[in-house]
Amino acid sequence: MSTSRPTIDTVAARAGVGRGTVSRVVNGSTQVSPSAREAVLAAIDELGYVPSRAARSLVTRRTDSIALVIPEPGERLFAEPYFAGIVRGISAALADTQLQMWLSMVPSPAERDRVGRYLTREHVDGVLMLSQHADDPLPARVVGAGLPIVLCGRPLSGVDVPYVDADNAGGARGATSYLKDLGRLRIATIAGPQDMAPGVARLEGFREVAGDDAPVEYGDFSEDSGADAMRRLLDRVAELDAVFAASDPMALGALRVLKESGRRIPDDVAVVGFDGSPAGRHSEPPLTSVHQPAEAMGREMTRLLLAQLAGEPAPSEPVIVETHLERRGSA
Amino acid sequence: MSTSRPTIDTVAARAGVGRGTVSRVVNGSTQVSPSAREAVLAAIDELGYVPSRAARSLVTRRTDSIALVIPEPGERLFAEPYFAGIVRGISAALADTQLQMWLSMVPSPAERDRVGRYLTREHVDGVLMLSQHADDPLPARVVGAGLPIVLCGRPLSGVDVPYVDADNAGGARGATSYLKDLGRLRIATIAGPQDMAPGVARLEGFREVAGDDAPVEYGDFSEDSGADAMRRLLDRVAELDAVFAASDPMALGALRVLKESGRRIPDDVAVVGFDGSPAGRHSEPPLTSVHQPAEAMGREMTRLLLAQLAGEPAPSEPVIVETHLERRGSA
DNA sequence: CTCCCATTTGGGAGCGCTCCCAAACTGGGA
DNA sequence: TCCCAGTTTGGGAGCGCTCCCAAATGGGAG
Repeated sequence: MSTSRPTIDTVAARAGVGRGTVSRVVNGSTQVSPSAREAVLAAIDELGYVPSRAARSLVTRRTDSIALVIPEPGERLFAEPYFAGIVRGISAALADTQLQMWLSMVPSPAERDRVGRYLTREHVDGVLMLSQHADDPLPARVVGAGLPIVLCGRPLSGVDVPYVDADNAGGARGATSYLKDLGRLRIATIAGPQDMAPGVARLEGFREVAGDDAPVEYGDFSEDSGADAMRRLLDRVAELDAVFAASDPMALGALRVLKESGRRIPDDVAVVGFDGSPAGRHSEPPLTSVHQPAEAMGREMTRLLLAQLAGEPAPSEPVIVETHLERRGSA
Repeated sequence: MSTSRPTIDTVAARAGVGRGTVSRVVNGSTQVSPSAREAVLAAIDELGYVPSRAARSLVTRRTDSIALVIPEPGERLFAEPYFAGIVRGISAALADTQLQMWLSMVPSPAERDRVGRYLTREHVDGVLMLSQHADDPLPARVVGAGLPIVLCGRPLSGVDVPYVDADNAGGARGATSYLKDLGRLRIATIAGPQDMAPGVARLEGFREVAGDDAPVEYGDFSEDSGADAMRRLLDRVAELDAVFAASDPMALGALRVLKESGRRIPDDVAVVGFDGSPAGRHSEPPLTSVHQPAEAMGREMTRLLLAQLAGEPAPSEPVIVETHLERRGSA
């Protein structure tokens, strides 16, 4: 019996006070006399008391945990440095709260239901969700369950959900303007999939600067798709001298094809990517790329969620964070 | 009152059975008549009942969750594809259990204590921990708290803790043999730090094949250290025609130095790295590298932990998973 | 010295579940 | 018909905590 972990009553007995006083000390109430507080803290220390999260949750009806949902196989996402940054930002913002973070991966649409079942009040107090596809029913389901949620990236479906996003259009505008300022005359883009918000926004930003009739080919953000798109551009566009790719992997694929075709980079063709991935640092030449302030995005997501948990209404306006161009050798 | 979430009693009343029967159905007991089970399932469905994790934990004394602890800023770790693989492996292995994964980053040694306090029975049932440094007190602390734990990578301190590791020595042997089979006569290695287990094991594997008097220079796994080591090797070793580097970044650094010195790769000097990082895919030439089966490692870690949670004793032998050589252009 | 109000304290009630025991069934054999 | 062993069922007890109310305490004013 003495081997079992101490409960709040054990502590109360040891400190010579009542259960209520221990609870007040543990929860930081000010309504406790200094002497009582001291006795309780000493007893906690001696006994190695750790409050039972389960018992507390049962009565407070809070779980003190939030879910971070990653609706992708994760293969691609994890490799992206901005993902690491987001997680770090979230983690840092949570560090001075009581909240724990659940990591929930949704490796396939079939698994969605399993994860969705966990996204309820009995399990978490709120939800953070990364890059979802257009048809993802999860955000709406979470909202329907009455759970606070914050997304990363603008949801393509019409759901009205608070979100944090990088200024995708602005970043694309900046990259394209930069190419223009370099004196490039024939600028093309390798756009991302148009059923994903960043794909749409980056193309939009590109067009605002390059014009609506600038050459466009589409990829799926992957390296191979970038290479394919680059081949199509080379076939189609004469005197091409600059390419803005909507992702770094696509830019790397493009780089490969351009070099294979004998172009010098950046002399013949300048290339700019999007994301600032580490692979881009080791390409030949290193990739110039639009950088997303990932850690700030993670922090902002958490801030928005914490505000909702504190009872504030869900913000109706998204938080948009600025991007910046990271110049390396390819442009 | 009807707005509050249904409890097990609500379900019992709706189904016309007792509380115990609902509990048996929810927990999959076979001792329930088909008609009762059907009625309960129908009631659960109609009411949208979700069992309270807190109430269940309170009585079972299990939390149905495990912690994944990442004792690093995460910057480097997240970028490594093997990290993504491990997480995916864990996630997949957890998918058909009731267990949830709590992600816990330890961005700095100062944060260790905060995380350590959470690693108790009241919070998690078990712990998975990635690449810890030599002086990391966390594993011992977790063991001391009587919590099951499984590490990824052999612990450097003497603690006797179950772990999963890649076959570092075998991978190094394979890489070195491969270079030998290519007909290379003068094979050197850039070894990792000898106060880290993978550094030691990879050097050991190299020596088993290349011999104890083969040239060795040491780095700290980083790119710059690899470049420096390569310079020292070039100074020291005449007619060098192959290098095995104990990490991909070091291999990339070596590649850079070799190219600067006018060597052709792989014609003059063949280079093999270790880890299969994405940056290695985009070097010139792409890096041949020893690949770790990360997803399998994640699965194995989870399997070992689940076995302990099921009451089996902690395994005294580590699980070692095989590596394989991924051939690209540099060797 | 008494009274009164503010501060501090103790502990009952109850959160929703699982465990377990005893009661209520069932059906086959005597 | 009754009995008995096995199966199925209901619900009391209790997990460890917070909430809250009422009681105890303290100190200043009258």
